[in-house]
Amino acid sequence: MAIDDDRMEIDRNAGFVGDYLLYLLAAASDAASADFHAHVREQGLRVPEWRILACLCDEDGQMVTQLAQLALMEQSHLTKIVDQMATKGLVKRRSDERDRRRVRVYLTAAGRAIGTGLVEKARVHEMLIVSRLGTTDAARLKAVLKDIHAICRGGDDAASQAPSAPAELEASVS
Amino acid sequence: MAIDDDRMEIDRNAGFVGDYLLYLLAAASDAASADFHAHVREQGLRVPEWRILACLCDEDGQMVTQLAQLALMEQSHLTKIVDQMATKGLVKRRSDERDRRRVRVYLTAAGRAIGTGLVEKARVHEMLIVSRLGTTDAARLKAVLKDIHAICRGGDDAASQAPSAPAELEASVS
DNA sequence: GGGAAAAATATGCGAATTCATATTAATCGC
DNA sequence: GCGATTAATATGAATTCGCATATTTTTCCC
Repeated sequence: MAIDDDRMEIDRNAGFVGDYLLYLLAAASDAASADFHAHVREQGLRVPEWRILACLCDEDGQMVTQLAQLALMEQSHLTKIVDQMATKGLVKRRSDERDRRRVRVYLTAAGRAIGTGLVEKARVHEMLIVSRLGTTDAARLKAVLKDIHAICRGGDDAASQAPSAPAELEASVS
Repeated sequence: MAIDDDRMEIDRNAGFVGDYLLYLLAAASDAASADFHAHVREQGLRVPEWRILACLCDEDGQMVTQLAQLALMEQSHLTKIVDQMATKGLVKRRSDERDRRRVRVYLTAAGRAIGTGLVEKARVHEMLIVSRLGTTDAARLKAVLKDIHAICRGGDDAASQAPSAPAELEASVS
């Protein structure tokens, strides 16, 4: 009956996909990141490089494997990106003193400069989204996203790490 | 001071990244999907193929470009995956009668069978996460994720589609 | 303390993904 | 109706990405 046959947008509220949590997460992540990722690329960086810089700005000298986990990519892939970033002069490797299997990745001065600059822009960009979303909704969202991460990523630290949302407001909205 | 130097997990609550919305979205999406995506691959499908099947189960005979948008991938990539799926006998192409530039993708019987089967499993898997999250939190989460999608993905249908959050505070940031 | 098992990273290769562009069809202006 | 512009999809080359595995160092156990 409804003529969705032509160039109309798909009705995202009908059907399975439009209300499927995993899809909504992926779609929201994509949509929310698109703008900033475009900005990152305009700066001559690729998204994985930005992620690595951001993670290193938080804590410099991380191990390759940890860094890969944190930056949401595979270890072997991270190794290769770190190669390129080292070539570009954004980071440098140094093997750990105590355990020489480990390789730690450090920011160079240039890498830190670019990284902190982008982090600042990311903060601004995030604030834009948060304000459009409503600060309370945004805060709740972040808490739930952390819960999902804790729940789904091995139940290891789920109980201890996520005291934020679960207890918070069990009866506010509808 | 804190000895996170060794094999301790990175403290996700310290630093920028651990509370950055875009990161939390990506990390939650990855973590939540990991299980089910592994299941999909065990069934001999890749994730993009599963996404296409799911989208076609919702609405069969979609255009290539629309389908790519919905399935969160590039058009040229979708074209290639549809090629492979057609070879596997999961879908078939047919060019649109009225506009022969358009190519519509239809499920075969086999494709529909596999698709509906996976959708059922996805429903079960989703329910597992939702129950661990709390149904009210999950419902709120879905609403906010839809808002984000509407807000960030061009303001096209943001006003009409998202009556839940956006009206809240229109005058906070610049 | 010495050899087996495990941990951390790197490497090679094949598949996936993207980018630019070609190709085909429809629409618009005149 | 005809050429120019736009839309929809396909194609090819270049890159990225992921899996399996090699390599190096450490730990474990006897």
